[in-house]
Amino acid sequence: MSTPSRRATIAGVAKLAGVSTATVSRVLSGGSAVSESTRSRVTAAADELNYRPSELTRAVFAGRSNTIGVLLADMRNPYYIDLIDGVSRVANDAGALPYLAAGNRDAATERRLLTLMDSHRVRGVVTTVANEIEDIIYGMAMAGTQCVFMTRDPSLEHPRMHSVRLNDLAAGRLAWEHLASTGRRKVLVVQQWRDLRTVNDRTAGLVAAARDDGVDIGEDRFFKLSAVDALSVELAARVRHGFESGEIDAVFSTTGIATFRTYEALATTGLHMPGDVALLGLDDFAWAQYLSPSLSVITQPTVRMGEAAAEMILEEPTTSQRLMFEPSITIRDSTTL
Amino acid sequence: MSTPSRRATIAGVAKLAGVSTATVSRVLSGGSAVSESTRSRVTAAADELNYRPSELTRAVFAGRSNTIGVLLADMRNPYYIDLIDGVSRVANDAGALPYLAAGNRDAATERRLLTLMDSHRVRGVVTTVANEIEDIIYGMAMAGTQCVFMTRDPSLEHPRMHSVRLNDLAAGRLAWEHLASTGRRKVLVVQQWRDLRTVNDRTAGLVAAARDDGVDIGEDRFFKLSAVDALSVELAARVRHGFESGEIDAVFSTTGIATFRTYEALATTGLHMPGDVALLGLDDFAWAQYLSPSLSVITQPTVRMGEAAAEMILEEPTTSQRLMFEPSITIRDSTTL
DNA sequence: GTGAAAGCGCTAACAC
DNA sequence: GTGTTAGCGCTTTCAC
Repeated sequence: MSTPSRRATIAGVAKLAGVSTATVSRVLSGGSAVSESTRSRVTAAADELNYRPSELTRAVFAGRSNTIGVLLADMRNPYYIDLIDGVSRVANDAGALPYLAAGNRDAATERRLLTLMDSHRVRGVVTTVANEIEDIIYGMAMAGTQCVFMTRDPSLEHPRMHSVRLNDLAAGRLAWEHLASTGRRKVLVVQQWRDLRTVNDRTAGLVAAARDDGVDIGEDRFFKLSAVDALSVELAARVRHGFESGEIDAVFSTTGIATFRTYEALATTGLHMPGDVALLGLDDFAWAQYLSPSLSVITQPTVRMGEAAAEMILEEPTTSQRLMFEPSITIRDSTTL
Repeated sequence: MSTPSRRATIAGVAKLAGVSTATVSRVLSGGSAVSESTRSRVTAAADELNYRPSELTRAVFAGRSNTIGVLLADMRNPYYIDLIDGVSRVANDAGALPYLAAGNRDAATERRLLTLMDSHRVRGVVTTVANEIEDIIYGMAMAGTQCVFMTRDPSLEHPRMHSVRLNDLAAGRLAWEHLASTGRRKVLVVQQWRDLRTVNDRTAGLVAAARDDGVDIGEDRFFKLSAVDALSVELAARVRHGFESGEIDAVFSTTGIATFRTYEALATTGLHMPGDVALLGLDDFAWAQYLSPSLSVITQPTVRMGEAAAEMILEEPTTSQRLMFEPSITIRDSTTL
């Protein structure tokens, strides 16, 4: 064992400065009344010992730590990166530190991670998963933790359970309006393998907007991917058949992952985008403009949403907050040419 | 203020179970000798109160928290995502939780974040930045924190300072060998705006391999991007001019960001890839295969490297570790057709 | 097998 | 202004 050279404690600093620990605490934490000479002696001693007050002990005392837990579904999605970028910006500015964890779409893992975060007494959690773990989150809210859902509103009522999310219905409407404006009417909606509130709402928005235009988009126009890493062959076959029978002239993929799979599938069909079939995806990313064809997407202000979630937690609201952001659209070649 | 319903403490559980706090601690932490009847009464009481032991207090006692700090240069790079994916996988499996922070290439911010992590008594840190903050890291290592550099070896010797990194020289060599095998000899090397060890080594590797083939790649063949969000016009002009004068037939971009900027620049020149100029980048990403042309890249096993870094920290080595990973190559259309 | 008591490193009354 | 004292919630000797 290599000399784990002990760390300086407040007692050491106090001793070196010739004062009590209380005085050291006063100098370093609050700006309480301390004489200038004592203050300088204390700071000098602290510097000399390279003293760094333990946030742990402070947190024990405060009853909670200055940290924010972020629970993601997975890490394979640029959307999530922007989200934690937003969260960590705000957190860092407030001297807080975010924890990051991914549940990989397994409820047991998600519970374990949330419990772990709770054990670390996080001030708040922001989560993109919510399906089978709302009871845990409710328990954390009860105990004093601010909880923010990113994908839907909480279904349980609690003054510390909030949401920051996209107007998914509007996203679906926006998708229809754009596709319709380019003359499309026969839209295939590609959905994630799981039943997700976001996906359902985006689909519903498109269906509603279509109905307003007198077009009926039925369930036979929904295609559900079979798994996160589903081969795209089924989807490719579906689109090809739909195109050949004149049943499909556009595809709306409702999530970032679905968009990747769909693009992949369309690439293998040999169909021409947007000539044969138009593709409108969700969530923008840096390379989208250099694809061939470049990809049109519905966009959400993800970084802003992450910031909003973190701000919400740090502000410690005493009533349940609901914040909804509006989608926008970036039109490229996959829908117009 | 909405009733911040107090959290159960060990004392509460002890009271409800009719035992001492010591016994509760025994039941919940160690597997020390406790009678079966007491054990069940304690767990029942803990369940009923929804008791969750504070990792904070435990950490105070242990002198450090079961957490790992990850400091990134920024969050705009898929490379980093894979890295934290790897770290968090290993951390979670060990019941540890990673902190995430980005210094945004500002030394003062990086220091602040590292100090903050140190205040939270992380078991270890893994960092992709190292330039102006090695003194702080050294101080942390002295105090008992395991420190892992991801981009280069530590320049200060300490038994708790380690590295997990790519064989950058080999990456440069690999780049030359591939380009040379496709008949290219006149390579432009695109470098990041800052002087980075990784970039320098990758460049040096290519230069050395070229020399082995009797080709001289001088500094006039290096192009340094002016900033992270540098407009690509200068680079585009450089490449166009180089192509027209017959001075350039390939480009090797030495980082993920540089690759994006370079691709962007080449796209605006109207030059044909790889007919006019071949492009070989660094770090693969999901969409690379759907670009037009699809992008050839030198790849590093980033997730594996993140896992290795976390494992290193959790194993608490008593001597300085150096782990080097070998690059591989994914050949696509931007270099061969 | 179990409890009493000391203590991890810090903060916050309360005195003087 | 500054020191003394009593905790924050847990773990760990050391008795019994």
